[in-house]
Amino acid sequence: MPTRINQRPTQRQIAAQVGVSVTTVSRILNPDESHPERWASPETVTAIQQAAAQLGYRHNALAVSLRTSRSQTVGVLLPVVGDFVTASIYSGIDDVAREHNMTALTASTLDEPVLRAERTFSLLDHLVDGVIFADAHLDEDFLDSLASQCVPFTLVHRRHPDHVCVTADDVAAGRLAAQHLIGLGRQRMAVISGPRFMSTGVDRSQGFIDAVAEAGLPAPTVFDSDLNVQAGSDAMRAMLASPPYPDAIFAVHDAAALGVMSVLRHVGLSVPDDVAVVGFYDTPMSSAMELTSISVDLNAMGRRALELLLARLSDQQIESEVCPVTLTVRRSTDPSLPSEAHDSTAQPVTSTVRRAPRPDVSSPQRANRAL
Amino acid sequence: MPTRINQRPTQRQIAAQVGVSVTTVSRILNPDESHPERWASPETVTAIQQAAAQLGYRHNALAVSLRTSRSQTVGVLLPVVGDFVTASIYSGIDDVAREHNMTALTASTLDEPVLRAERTFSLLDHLVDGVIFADAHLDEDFLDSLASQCVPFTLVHRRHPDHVCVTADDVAAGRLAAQHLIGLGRQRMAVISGPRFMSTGVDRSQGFIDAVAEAGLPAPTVFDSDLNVQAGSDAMRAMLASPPYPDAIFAVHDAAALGVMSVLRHVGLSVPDDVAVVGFYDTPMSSAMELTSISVDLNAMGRRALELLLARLSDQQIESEVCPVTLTVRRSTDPSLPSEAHDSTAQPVTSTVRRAPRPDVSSPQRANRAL
DNA sequence: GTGTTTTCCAAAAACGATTGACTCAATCGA
DNA sequence: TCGATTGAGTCAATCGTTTTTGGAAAACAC
Repeated sequence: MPTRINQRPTQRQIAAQVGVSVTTVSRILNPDESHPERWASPETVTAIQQAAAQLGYRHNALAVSLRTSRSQTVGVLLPVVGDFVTASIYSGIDDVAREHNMTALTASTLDEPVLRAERTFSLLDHLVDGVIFADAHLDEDFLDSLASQCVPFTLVHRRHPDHVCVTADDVAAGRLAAQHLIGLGRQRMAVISGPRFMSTGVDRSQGFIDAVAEAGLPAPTVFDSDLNVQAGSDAMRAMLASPPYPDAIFAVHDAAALGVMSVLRHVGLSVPDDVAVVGFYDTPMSSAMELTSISVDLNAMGRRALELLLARLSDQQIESEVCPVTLTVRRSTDPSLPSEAHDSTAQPVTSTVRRAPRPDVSSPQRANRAL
Repeated sequence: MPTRINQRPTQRQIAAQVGVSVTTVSRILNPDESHPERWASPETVTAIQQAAAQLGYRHNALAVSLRTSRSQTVGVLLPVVGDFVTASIYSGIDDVAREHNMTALTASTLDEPVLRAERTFSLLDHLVDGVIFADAHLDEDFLDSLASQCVPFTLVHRRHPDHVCVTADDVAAGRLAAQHLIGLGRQRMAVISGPRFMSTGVDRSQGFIDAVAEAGLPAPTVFDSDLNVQAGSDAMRAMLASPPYPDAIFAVHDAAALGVMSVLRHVGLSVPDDVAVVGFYDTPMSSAMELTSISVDLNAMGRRALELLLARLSDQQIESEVCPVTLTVRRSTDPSLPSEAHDSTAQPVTSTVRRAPRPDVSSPQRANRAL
């Protein structure tokens, strides 16, 4: 019993079967030949196509790439795989890749520089046509060195001062959160941000801080955290340990916001009466937890990142882009809203003209079957 | 300014610089040559190595694969990317891949057969050495056709009756959940399962149903759902709409369990006094929500799936494996437990001899960091 | 009948590496 | 001293395509 997959038919086999040269086979089977009929008679064309179909021929992507030095492949560097945010971005990238008959190869870097470098080089070894980084660090110079080697790439989600990127309007998002809380009469703000190397947290905090300052309120306390549930809980516990605790918290990631809410609930403090909470990304979890959250179309950001990269690959000039953000108000800041668990019509408030589409609540519900 | 990345140094360049043939360069630079010294004098060896380092030489993975017809690459088919479950499995696969100097290419199939086929063939076009499917459907025959073409593959997470797979002990897990709830005196059970083609939901439900029947209790109501938050909410609302509602619910995915809990909270029912809830996977979210949950070492499952595949590739006989599951009791079933938000020491109860390691809350959890 | 264009196709050189089979010394064994 | 071994490499074929060049035969122009 043969184990290897090496029995793939080749153009040579088709050529032998039809009685033409591989040259002709290649020309006919090559989809982007401008003039398929220009190279063979109609009979030859159909003969080749039939033989190809009968043998189950498929291009050998490796051989094609080697010959053309274009792999129709892009690399995507993600900080983690499995996160709602990176997954949404990736799905946008993947959509565009498919539209262009390309493949998106991913690798996760865990935000560790050595792993990122290793992974990037591994992708380049596979001759990816370009790379998208979703894990840029504000202060790194790895990207500069890549740029100097003429590796085409774009950034997405997290920006770097010197390179083209597609980001959310993070500063505006921070302001939006602050203005919302200020409008509710909150006075003592806190921000749960991320590590300092992430532009997302830094920019959102900055926007928030600016808006609070402009309102003449005391400067918010800022926590740099790892932006997960545990980190949110830890931060909230720290705040409770040193009163007075804030009456409004802006977490730059829903996960941290959930950690915050979970702690508040257990010490018997009311959300939003005692503490209002605003999160980020509007994850499915946050609507279940009725968390007010800011969202951005991550899928669209991914799309744009690859579209820009492709433009760059066809030698066009490209520039950074900023995507609008939306605030969706729920009961974690406004108790007067109806409970979403029964009636999911929260009101989106947009920083721009766009309105966020609401998730479809009337999803197909499978049979209520008893076994 | 040149845009393409085609300036990669080749062995030919090194050969020219050192003054030897590419053959010699290849022999020296090839790590797995049995006798590196057998082919060149020490001076030549160092000369070649220096030249390689100086030029920044890296193997052209495509050329190597084409020649050797071994790509050192495996394909991983995931139902979705971005889910906690698939991400954990993938990370295990990726770890093993790295240990073996291989690359794991992923593709998501959204559980759609056509997309799965398309993606699989695309991976095969890149001459992956083997494939791991994390998205098997119980009833599909696609896998059979692949097997008949001698494509080496293994399954993980979801099983298929005819192929080698690494799964959780799903039946035991269902029993474990049932026994726990029965032990708490619950009488009216419900199960929120997944689509019928997923072995995970089917097996877990079956184990649960069996244990309930053995205890002489009425058969549980079973909901086939999409296993997300919304589906959990929908199911719970449906149950409330047709009394009597159950006093214990087993959801085969934490997300659905959270949907359930969110609805219960909003109608003023107490968890666990009115309804006990057990989830699955013990996601970070579930510990924040104090959800009793069953877990399995998804990372280890991923590891084993690739290890088995590699064994298969070296022509060893391989067999399916089942991984033990663990029940972690929290306040969603047992109100007497201390609140985890302050003191995170939940008690694991294992279906086998193993005890699940508790997440280390004091150390920085790199892997779980979000954006 | 001759020149020109079209139609249809093939030869052969790449792409960057690997590998079995050689070669050509120098050294060794007895 | 003669054959055998070892050391240090090279040659050339090959993996499966693409692409440049070229060219025979047929069709057409005049």
